[in-house]
Amino acid sequence: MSGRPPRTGAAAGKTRDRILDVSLAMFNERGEPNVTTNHIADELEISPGNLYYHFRNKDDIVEHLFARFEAGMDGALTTPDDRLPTLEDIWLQLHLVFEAMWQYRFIYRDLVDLTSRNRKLRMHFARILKRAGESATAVLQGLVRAEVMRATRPEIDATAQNILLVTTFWMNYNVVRGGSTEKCPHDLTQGIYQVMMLIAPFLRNAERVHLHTLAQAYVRA
Amino acid sequence: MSGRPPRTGAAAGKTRDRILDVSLAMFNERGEPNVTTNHIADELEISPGNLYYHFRNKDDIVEHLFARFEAGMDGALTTPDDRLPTLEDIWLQLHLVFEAMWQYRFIYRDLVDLTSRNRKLRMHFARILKRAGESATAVLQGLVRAEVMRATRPEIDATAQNILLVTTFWMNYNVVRGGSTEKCPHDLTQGIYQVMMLIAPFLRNAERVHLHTLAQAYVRA
DNA sequence: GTCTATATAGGGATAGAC
DNA sequence: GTCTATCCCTATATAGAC
Repeated sequence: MSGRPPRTGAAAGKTRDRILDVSLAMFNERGEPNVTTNHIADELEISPGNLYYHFRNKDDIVEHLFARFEAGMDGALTTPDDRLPTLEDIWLQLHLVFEAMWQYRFIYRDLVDLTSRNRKLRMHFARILKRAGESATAVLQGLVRAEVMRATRPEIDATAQNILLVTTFWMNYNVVRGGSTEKCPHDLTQGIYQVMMLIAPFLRNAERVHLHTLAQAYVRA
Repeated sequence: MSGRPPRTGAAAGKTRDRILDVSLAMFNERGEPNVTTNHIADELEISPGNLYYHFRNKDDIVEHLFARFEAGMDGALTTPDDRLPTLEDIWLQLHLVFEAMWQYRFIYRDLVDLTSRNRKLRMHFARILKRAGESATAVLQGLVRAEVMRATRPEIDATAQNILLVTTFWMNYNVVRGGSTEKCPHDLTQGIYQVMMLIAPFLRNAERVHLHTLAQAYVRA
């Protein structure tokens, strides 16, 4: 009847999931380096010992959260079908990607330190970047094939890289430039806008106008 | 005759400077969060107590290094004269900026955490970003005035933002994508290339070809 | 200016009772 | 599954002798 795992006690899986959820919230809010296992236990009103019953160590928690994130990102990066992409498709996909990143934004906040300290995270993040790069390149090539834009191969490659870079670090940039810390979907929307502006100059005139009109509706910079 | 401060002993200022130099080297190599005051003292073969004679705390060291960095960056951001910029001017200025950043790359490695924890750093970094933004916008407008490129005001604004973002986070991006960790001037050159590629699509045909030719000579992606 | 010694605090992690 | 108690270690920072 219940959705709980069968082989375990009454509240089995419950505490474990609560630890992950609360850890995620606290990591996102204060930054992973500034949240200790004791903080997490305090917030959950459980003992530190209990926390260590469910997870070997702090990195274990981080890795499980990362796995969740990776799954979400894989979903967001999946190109649904084989028809040529439109600008609206790209806008939507970027929205999915930014949303996935936002949910696990602690990963991006301290990305270099996190991936430097933990080999597993490093490998998995590299894998995500690789997939994202392939996706970006494919989309740009699709736009060229659809004759929506014109670009040479080197231009596509450089632009794909810049799309990854701007996407990966938009949230950090927004913080250090003094953007609001709150979710404020506007901040993400502006990130999407910045990415679209990487593509805009390659568009044919009609589509470029179309995009700028689209953009003005969504963004007030 | 000597450049030493007059009121102090023989080696005055010497240890202090050595602390700054060694701290910088260690921060750059391992990341500031992973270098303790004890590590620094060990490396210098002085006592921790001695270190704390020269600096109130670790943040004090970081702030002094940041001040050095800010001075260097101010220099790199200074536009020499009032004539309209050429593509070569931009290439050169980007080189100066990237070099200044590279020397103090620890700041960029953990930028969000650093600026979140320390109000002073946050304010000063915001100031640098502001100056850089003004410089980028001015240069783009200069290119338009020189009729080297064509762009609307919104295009210039978005591109200026993307220039800041790519410049600020290029080194981080290069690390997480698995780029070499060594100085390897090639890595910085590729960052400069990525920034130039933000401008390229706005250039008129002749200049765009010129830039791509220029770029091919410098970069092997 | 430099050292030794030490205070203080906190984080990560475990043992063993319940 | 959970708690209490605790250990170990490391980091920052200070006091006081030299």
